[in-house]
Amino acid sequence: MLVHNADIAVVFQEIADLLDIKGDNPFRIRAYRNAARMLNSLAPSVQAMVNDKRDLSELAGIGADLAAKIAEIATTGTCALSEELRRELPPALHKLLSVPGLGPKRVKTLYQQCHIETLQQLAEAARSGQICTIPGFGKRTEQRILDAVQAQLSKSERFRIDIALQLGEPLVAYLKASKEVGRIEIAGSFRRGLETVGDLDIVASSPSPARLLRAFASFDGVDRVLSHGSTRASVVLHQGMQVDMRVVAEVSFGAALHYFTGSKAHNIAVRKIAQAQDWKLNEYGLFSGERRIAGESESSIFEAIGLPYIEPELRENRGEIEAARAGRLPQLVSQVDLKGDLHAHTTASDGRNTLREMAMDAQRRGLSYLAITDHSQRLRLVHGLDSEGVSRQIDEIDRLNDELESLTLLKGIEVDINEDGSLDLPDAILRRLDVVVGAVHSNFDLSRERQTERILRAMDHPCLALLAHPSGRLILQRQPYDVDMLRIIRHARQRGCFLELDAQPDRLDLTDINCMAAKQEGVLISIDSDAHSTFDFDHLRFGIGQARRGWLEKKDVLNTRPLDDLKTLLSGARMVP
DNA sequence: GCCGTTTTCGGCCCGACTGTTTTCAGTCG
Repeated sequence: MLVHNADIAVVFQEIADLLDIKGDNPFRIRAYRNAARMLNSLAPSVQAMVNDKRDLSELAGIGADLAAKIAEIATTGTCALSEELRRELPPALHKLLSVPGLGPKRVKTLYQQCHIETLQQLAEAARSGQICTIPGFGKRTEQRILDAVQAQLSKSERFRIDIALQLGEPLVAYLKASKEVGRIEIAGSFRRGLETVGDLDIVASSPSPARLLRAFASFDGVDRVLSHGSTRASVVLHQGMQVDMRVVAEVSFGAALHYFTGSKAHNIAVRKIAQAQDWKLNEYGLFSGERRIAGESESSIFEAIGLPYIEPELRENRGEIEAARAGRLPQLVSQVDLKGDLHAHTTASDGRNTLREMAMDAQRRGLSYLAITDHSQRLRLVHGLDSEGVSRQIDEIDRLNDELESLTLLKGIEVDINEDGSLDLPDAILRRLDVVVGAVHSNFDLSRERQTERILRAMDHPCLALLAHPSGRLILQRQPYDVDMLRIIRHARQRGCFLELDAQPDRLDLTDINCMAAKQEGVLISIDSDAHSTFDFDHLRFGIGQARRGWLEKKDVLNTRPLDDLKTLLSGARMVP
């Protein structure tokens, strides 16, 4: 039985929830939650580690006990403690924790006093007015529960990073225009560059916090105000996204920005360092007793605790503190490092702009090369190109290249990988191209073994240079197809070809974890827009964010290379003369 | 349940807001 790291994380998370409701030792609960988080951001399969008899207690936050439980779950799919807790408490009970305003104490009370075990029962009890008769619960809590349960479907909703940007930017612009604000920034998971965000956290400094918060609460896009105090307020926008705003004095801005950027795990780790010096770190600054040592900027805090500045995208407590201590922080890739783009479409297939329009726009943006990679014939729906179509486009590109000044167009194709791993165009035409990008667009539900073999075989094609959007997922819409990504990464290494990080905000494929794994294996990543219009070149920023979360440096990214170096690398990937 | 350059035992991050309370527990980030 195949057990993924995420499956084990789910078991640990459920154990933590149920122990929490039971009122168990909070530090024991934290150990399970930390372990779940660690497993979710670990690329190598722990099941494989178990099979190889590796010592799991090498993993951060895993001791003898949790190592044994991981081995147990990896072998049987469950563990004795989980089963025991499920007998003791209704297994669905922990789902009540997802209702805002309900924590472990209240869930326990609801279960013990009213035998409420499910969201349906909770809704019933709230509707019948039973909840507000319980001590500690009032009319308003009851109403809040009712609203939350009814909105349950949309409640846990997360928003793609591009949507968050669309909603957040106008709000920040509005607040800046209010003249009540000094410094202001969107913090939280948005600033760390996550693929999706649950809410937006805005941090601002202001000489008049009350007026700024009033301006915030009366923003046109606000649907309702959840809370409104003297230093913070929370609202929900019409689109359903929650926005929290925190206002501090100028001297505390850096501390607040760091605090609200998170992640929580990173903050705890940093705070422990402060604590070891007998200092205190909170959102107002770094303090020795009453004396403020730092806080006006993030770098002042890092410097005071003896660390170099850590970029927001690294702040997940995935080794950045240790790397900072050792002076081994990566110099993260940034958008100015990108010299070109190896994946773009035109009106020849499903793009919305012509070849010329795409070329001119890429040139205007300062790229020095752009690979044109329309779809291949199999995708009839989007007018995929056959040999003849590709041939015509090759001639067109030759003519256009004569005209272009600072940009070189590369001849390419996004060729479909057939179910058997063969490519969707004859070798004769593929050999004429500068860059062949292979992609899976069909048969998503093959078994893990067959899907992996299919892709490995495609990578063995002598012309294939780049594997596009390797997991095939669509964020919040479609799960990745089941593949052994580590095998694919290692195969790319052996074969000398490259993997793509597709920068479309609904793909961001590879994930940060797999970027890390690719880097570790020495496989170069190409950060591509997969542009279907000239506007889509903007998406590169999201790809850069994802790459930075994956600790990628300029040297780890294929398309940071100047054109000549790129051509050398691409011809190296090609196994035929 | 984990962890250790004060520790193998005794620690484990910190503050704001809400609601139901009359001084604070629970929740959230």
